[in-house]
Amino acid sequence: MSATNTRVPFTPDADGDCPVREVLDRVGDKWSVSIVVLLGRRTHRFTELHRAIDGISQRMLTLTLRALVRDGLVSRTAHASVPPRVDYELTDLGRTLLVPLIALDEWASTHRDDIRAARQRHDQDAAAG
Amino acid sequence: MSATNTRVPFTPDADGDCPVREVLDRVGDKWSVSIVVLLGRRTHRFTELHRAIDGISQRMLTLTLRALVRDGLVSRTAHASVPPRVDYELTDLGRTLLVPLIALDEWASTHRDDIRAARQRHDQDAAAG
DNA sequence: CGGGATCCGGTGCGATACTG
DNA sequence: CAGTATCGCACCGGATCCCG
Repeated sequence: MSATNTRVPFTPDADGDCPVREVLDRVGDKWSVSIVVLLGRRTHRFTELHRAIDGISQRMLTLTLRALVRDGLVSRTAHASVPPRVDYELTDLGRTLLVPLIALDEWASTHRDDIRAARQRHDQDAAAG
Repeated sequence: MSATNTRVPFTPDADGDCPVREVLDRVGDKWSVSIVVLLGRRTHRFTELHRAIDGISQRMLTLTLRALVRDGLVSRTAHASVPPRVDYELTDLGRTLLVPLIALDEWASTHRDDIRAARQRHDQDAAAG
């Protein structure tokens, strides 16, 4: 796609908003990605997600899910039963996000060692002065 | 995309580290993306970046550049001249990151209206309810 | 010009306790 | 089970001043 050279990504549009920022504000925060990927595999309940995502607090799970639902990436289905049951799953929109997310993951996996090596090199240089 | 079902992205490896997290910690913060994209177009000096990126403070530019250099995504070249001149440019590694970043940007551009619509729908429902 | 050091306010986020 | 409400701190990030 030669448009890469003509169009400037990540640039604010006429409204003064940058479309990537809206996405990265969601993707960038610590937990959204984990949730989206987990839901990409199957529907999860609240406590299932809580257990599956190591280290997340119940508060952050609530807030992150709420934001994902608001953005139309995740759907929330509450069943009126006792005990209550709430299912979270990806919307069609959420599923499309999975694609670039996995591309990013593959980049990360591929170059993880490069980054670590660069980091160690840099830190050693700093220590050596 | 049957790979989605077999490999599990974003999962901690044997070391207990999640490769995506290292990337997203860098990509996710407010300024790294802008810097990487700008440097993807050409080499920039410090003040050029400062002017080009609207709203960034000098402190954050310094800190973000330092982190990018540490991760081996950006190279820093100081010229011993008067007045001093420092050039920042993408490393080869940094240039490869540009690819998935642009993929994400295209997703954002494509679905920006969907997200906005979902958001407005959600907020109206909340106001009504 | 290209930063470093410091102060400081906002808020992200965890821990805890309570609710339907 | 699936949340809500409150407190408290850590840290992000902006503003300001200083230096080589």
